[in-house]
Amino acid sequence: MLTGDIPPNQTIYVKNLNEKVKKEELKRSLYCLFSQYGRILDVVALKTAKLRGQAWVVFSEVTAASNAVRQMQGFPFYDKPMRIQYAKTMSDCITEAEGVYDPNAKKKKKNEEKAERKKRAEESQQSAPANGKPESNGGPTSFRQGNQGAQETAPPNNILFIQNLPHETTSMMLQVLFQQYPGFREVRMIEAKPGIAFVEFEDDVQSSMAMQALQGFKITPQNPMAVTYAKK
DNA sequence: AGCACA
Repeated sequence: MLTGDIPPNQTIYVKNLNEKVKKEELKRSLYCLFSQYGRILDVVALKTAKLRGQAWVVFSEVTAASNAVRQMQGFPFYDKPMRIQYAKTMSDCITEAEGVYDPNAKKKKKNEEKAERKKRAEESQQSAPANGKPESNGGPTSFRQGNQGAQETAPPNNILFIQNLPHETTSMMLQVLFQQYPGFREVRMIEAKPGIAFVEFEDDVQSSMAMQALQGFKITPQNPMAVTYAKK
């Protein structure tokens, strides 16, 4: 259908990316943007003549990839609308993890490659979000895991909806947290409804980055905040 | 437009 008749895959293929963005920044931003849909195992981007402007994002679940394909379709990213499909083939990091049941062709060079890759993975801890362990905190993230199986994911919005706040949270406290991210506009709370808040950014990209950064942030140890896009 | 794993 819209995906170009490619069957679902836990890896998505993203094209029409802005080619001026440096590779490591691109990978980090893609990681931030897409990790709202589930756990990301790897992000692959090459800047060769054939492959610039494209990237692969590998999810741990096909359902996460499906949500991402639908919800982020056409998302304006570095001033260009993303075009997203399922990847045509499985990512190496998946086939390796599942144990390759294709013992013929690639087997011979597979082993040497694997050794090299492993070596490089260890010495290049610096930047890439490759091992499910991106650049940032390593803190909260993942209570949305429970939400993952369900098909429903709100489409991107410049306004974020925050839940599970301790009742003593003030808008000033939230402002301090959220204003460190570019594009911050304002926090809105409703006196009659404790525990929730709305935080507005200038656009969807900026709200998405803040969402990823503060997802699960704990104002108190009992209250990891749940950040989603507000309903339109 | 372009489907890889440097």
